[in-house]
Amino acid sequence: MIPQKTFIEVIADGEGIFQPSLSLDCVIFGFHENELKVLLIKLRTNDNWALPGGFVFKEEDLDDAATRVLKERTGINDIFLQQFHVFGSANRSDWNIHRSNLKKDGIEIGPNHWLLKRFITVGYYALVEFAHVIATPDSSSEDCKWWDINEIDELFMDHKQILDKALDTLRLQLNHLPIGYNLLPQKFTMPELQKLYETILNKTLDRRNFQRKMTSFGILKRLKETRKGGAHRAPFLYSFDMRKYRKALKQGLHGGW
Amino acid sequence: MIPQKTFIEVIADGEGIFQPSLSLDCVIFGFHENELKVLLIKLRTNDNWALPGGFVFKEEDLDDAATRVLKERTGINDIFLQQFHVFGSANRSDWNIHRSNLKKDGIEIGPNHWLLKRFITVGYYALVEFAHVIATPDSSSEDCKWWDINEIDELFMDHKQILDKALDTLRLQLNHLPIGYNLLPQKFTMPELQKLYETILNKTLDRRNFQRKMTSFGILKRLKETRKGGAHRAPFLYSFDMRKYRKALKQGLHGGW
DNA sequence: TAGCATTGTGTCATAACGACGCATTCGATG
DNA sequence: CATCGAATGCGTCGTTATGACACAATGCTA
Repeated sequence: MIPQKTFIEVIADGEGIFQPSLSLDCVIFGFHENELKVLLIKLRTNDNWALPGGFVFKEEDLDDAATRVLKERTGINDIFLQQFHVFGSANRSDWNIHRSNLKKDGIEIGPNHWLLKRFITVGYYALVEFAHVIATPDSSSEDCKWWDINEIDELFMDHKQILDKALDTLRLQLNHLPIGYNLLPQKFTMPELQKLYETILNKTLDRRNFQRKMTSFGILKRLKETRKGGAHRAPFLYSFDMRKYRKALKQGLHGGW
Repeated sequence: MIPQKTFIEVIADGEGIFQPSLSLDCVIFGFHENELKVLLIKLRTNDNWALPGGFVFKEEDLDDAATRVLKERTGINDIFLQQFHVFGSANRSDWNIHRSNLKKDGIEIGPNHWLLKRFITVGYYALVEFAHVIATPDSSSEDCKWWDINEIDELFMDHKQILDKALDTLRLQLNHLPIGYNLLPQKFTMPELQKLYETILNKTLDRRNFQRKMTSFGILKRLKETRKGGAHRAPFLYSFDMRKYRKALKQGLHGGW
């Protein structure tokens, strides 16, 4: 865990090192036990959980900043990360709550402090392999863990709206991107892939039609192994055919569920 | 034309009235004589043409700022306007060119001037009815006019990239949104609508299949009038059925061309 | 070893799609 | 005013994609 001193330093020096009034928030999706999960952090200064976010260094590309935040929270380097929306309401940031909470924490900031200014935030969403993530709180938070997408009611500030927008975007992109690759382990079964789609789309799909369509994309390789131990007939394992997968990424999948 | 004094004032006072280091740029699409057009402005301080843009007032919603810029440039109030991407490279803004050009214009700014700082810009695209637009230059520009989408090679800073990204987005959205409504006059013919789609997609479509698909959406009303004077058989006029149109907007059109 | 739940594979009717034919209608032409 | 060219309205046909469902195969369990 990063020592709290860093947190105080950031609070003090932020104005000099970050792009002013600009933040980014990451909606990090994972898939585990047939449930879609989101990685959230628990701020020390607020009761609600929040999306992991950060600020942009003065000389840093926006996308690089998002990659950095993700790396810091998950330990993962090379992941699917995509900007999806900017949230720019004039009244979206209410850091005054923060201010009083910071005070409890022993940190005092003036009324003109950079953190209290109005912030625009850029939303990114990421798709990561659940098992590879090492959830790591940042210097401002006391916890960092996965939440089931359906168990999230209220979040810090407008983060719930940001999450919802990310989900909408994900659903739209599902028809254009072969999304499974980033969320599933290297080897997976067709039922697992289907569950992923069903969870994201929030509807049930016909098992046989799903398989037909999925294989028709030609981006899957059926392995010779099966997943034993499932108390029933052992399903085949699949993996993505990276060559065809990348090709499909460019052209779009043209799906309709 | 707004007097240049305002321009000088904005340059001088910008830091106090705008969100820092944040701008927005609008890609305003129109359709005229079977060509897709974009509204561009000619900056006084630069040789290249640019996208109309602006800054965000400290108390102003980001979307409101975009609406305001659009209103100022086109005179149109109620239009289709959508945020599509944030451009946040650290080196994207090179206002130093600006600085020397401003100098020629008799305006001197110091090295720490707010305009010279790094800017993040939010891209919006708008669909407007060509004939309704009254192209109006802003205080920093000497001209404002429509350009054919295919005649644009180089633009100010990274504006060409922004334009290209807007076009990509428009093509993607074409399958989800009944886009014609915003770009065509209230009454239009099927060949006109088809030309619009062909122009945006940059490919030819089969006349009969286009008609079949378009009508199958059920968002068009065929009027009893025809467009005479076209040197050939007079095509029927159509208009959008707003009730069904709005319904379709929510559900998506599920098209594939 | 029988039973059960789940997976693998196939069928069938219907809808959507792409390519194309033909008759109709407008202005232009003489 | 009859004829022609060009564009439009409307329809056909074969192929493919889709949605709903049947049946056999497999692996654990009792």
